[in-house]
Amino acid sequence: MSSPSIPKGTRDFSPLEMARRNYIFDTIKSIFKLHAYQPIETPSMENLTTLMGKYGDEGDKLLFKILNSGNYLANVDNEAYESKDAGKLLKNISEKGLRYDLTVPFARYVVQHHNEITFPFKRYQIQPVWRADRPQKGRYREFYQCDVDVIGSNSLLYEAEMLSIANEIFDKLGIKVNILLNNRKILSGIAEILGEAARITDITVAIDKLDKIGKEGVNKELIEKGLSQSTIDKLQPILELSGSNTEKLDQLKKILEKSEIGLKGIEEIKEVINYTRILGINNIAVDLTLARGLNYYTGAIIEVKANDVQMGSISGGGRYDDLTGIFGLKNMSGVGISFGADRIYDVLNELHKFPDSTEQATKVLLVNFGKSEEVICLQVLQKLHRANIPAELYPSAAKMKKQFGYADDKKIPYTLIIGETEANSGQYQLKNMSTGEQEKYEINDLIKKLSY
RNA sequence: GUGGACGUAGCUCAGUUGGUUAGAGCAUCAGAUUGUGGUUCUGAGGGUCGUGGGUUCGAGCCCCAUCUUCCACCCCA
Repeated sequence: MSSPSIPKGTRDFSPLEMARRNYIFDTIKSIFKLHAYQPIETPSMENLTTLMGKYGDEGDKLLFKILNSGNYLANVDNEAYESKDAGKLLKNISEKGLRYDLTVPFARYVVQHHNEITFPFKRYQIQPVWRADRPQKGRYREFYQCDVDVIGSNSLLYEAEMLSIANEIFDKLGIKVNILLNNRKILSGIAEILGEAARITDITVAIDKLDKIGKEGVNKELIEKGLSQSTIDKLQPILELSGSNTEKLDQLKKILEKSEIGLKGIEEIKEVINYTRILGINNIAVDLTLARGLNYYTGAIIEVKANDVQMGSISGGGRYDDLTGIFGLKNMSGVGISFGADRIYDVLNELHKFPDSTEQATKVLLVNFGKSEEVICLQVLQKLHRANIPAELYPSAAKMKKQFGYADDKKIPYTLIIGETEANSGQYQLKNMSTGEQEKYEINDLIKKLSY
């Protein structure tokens, strides 16, 4: 056997990485809680019938499927097996899959438990998801999503709340972001005005790439998709919109004046912006090309990008009017946003924005001088623990150089020196490891000193 | 899923047209220092060169396969 390894696109997390990840999760959670969202969890695996067909054909391919237990070949269809038809064979050999995101399992949860739920239901969920994608930087096969959604209300106040949550989280983490906002109804309106309402997906996928491939690139792609030149000509004024949020929307309003749904979208987005203005959020940019792949969005579309780092979106979400409809529960409108913890980690790492305190596990290290001093040290240690101070005793009477080195490596801010003289006098020496200063403390003063 | 690049010590990398025993810096450990650390000096350990085959008298270097990581597309957090 060669050295052991882990599957492609998965990772181990060291103590330092865990400390940093927990800092991100704790920050996100604290804001979710402030806005009165409650946690739920769902299983890692779901029935394939729950997952399949919710993410498009591409998404189905990216689902990790789980082989049935026992002799999974016992019930295979001979014809499908002989013809190597993976699609048909799949139904026989696999009925479970790993969850691909948290939104679809949430929809399933709401349908299954709707009799016990009080609506509007505000929930958050922080769990890993799995995608059989080809890994790249910032792109993993197992990664965590932090979802916050509210379901059972179509109030635009909740769109504003999602934007506010995003704003607060990234503000607290110290990441400068641009929050992009669009509305699916506007995209529908655009397709309608172009006379190609049925091809909304092709059109939005193409214009979504505007900032990446430019106007010419978008037009080229639309031609390849089979749209006529006259249709593309009609689209140009929309690609060229510029100015402030309200200026863009006013221009667009004229273009879309014959599209009822388009005007509804503009009205919605204006109201949401109005709410965020009251909340004092000023980094929201209306981006009329923002589409995002997920076809279940019906209203607001939200995406967050970090300003100072080259990285895909670190957060995204939107309004979906009929997510639970697929599972038989109609008229359940929801809005939510998802935070990509792994990408946020990469951004913070690149910007060196992790606070030093996240690395600190131990507040004080008791220096070990030998068997007789250990007795006092253990008693002091216990008192510190009871006072809720993370403390540890060095395991052997090694040289002080070595013990101090250990404290330095673990970023322990204080060491406590209890040798023979300190033990006899009851005056322990507390050394500040960054300044090198030492002061004598009696046990109760020591606890007070280390308590904050 | 399609196309491409990389892989040498824990980390970052040298390694000539294929030629004896594969190197450096950082890190680790030990000593200089038996109650005071991050500096300095000295020394030590650590690699079947990602893995498996092939070509050759001889492979870290050439060929094939495979795995990983990275890049572009696709899609997305």
